[in-house]
Amino acid sequence: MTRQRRAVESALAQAEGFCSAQDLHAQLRDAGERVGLATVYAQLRQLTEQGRVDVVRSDAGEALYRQCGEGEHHHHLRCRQCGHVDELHAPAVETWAQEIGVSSGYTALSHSLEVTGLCPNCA
Amino acid sequence: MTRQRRAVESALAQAEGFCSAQDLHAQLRDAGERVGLATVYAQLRQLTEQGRVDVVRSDAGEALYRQCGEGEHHHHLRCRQCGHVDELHAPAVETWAQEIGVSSGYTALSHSLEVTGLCPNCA
DNA sequence: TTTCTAAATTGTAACCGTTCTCATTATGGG
DNA sequence: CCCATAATGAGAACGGTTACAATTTAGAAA
Ligand SMILES: [Mn+2]
Ligand SMILES: [Mn+2]
Ligand SMILES: [Zn+2]
Ligand SMILES: [Zn+2]
Repeated sequence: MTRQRRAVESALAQAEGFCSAQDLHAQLRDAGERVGLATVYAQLRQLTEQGRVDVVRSDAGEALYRQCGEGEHHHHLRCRQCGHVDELHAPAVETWAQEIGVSSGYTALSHSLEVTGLCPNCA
Repeated sequence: MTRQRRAVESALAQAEGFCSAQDLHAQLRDAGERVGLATVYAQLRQLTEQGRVDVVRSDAGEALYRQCGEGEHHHHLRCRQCGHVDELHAPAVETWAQEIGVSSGYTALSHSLEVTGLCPNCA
């Protein structure tokens, strides 16, 4: 448990929606914390492996990270304009995805689902 | 309608699953067609704008393209091992995604959904 | 057919996010 | 404290993508 690790976790904690590794790095720099970009990436990889953060790919292909409430599986409702994210739970979709895969003979199933739109503020 | 345009479309047509821009470029080169990589990207951008191809992001962040049967909206069941892709139609998910967005005050809704697993051949 | 112009093509360089390298630094158990 | 071990981080390398400008081409007009 290093100073840098704490710094990255705290930066993630106070971030509103999803943000990129470089966003976090800049945020830390602005806050006076000196943390290497490589370290930010390393911490994010670890946190991701531990299931402590969600990762999504932006349309531009950039990885975006967000501290994740629970370790449990869920999906996102994201505003294309401001990046605001709500978490969704969708039991019906979970079972649908599972069944459709099984019925095609697939195993080791998983799935990803994201709903996007314009939030009330941005509409 | 140039020779290169025809070549890219034909390469896409005879590709089985999704493939990257660089895959297509290599495939064309092997087939004796001389087409610049920049042109392949340009054609794929156009085809995407026209809705003639699907684009998905690999976990590595690479863009993968596939000629799309219909212009209609659909989703994918993809094998993580061999890349094989089946197209899915899921009316129940469509309405669910729409309703969940509306109920949070969102507009201009869209969504993406992909189911992944190991296909019978790869299991 | 020949001419002409706007559009397409393409090699190359730049771009950008990410990963790698490895010398340096820090951690924490004994 | 000491030291083995792990983390850090500046910079280079990497890989996919895009920008650019020079060249070529398509296709319409003469
Ligand atoms: Mn989440
Ligand atoms: Mn498709
Ligand atoms: Zn918004
Ligand atoms: Zn397979």
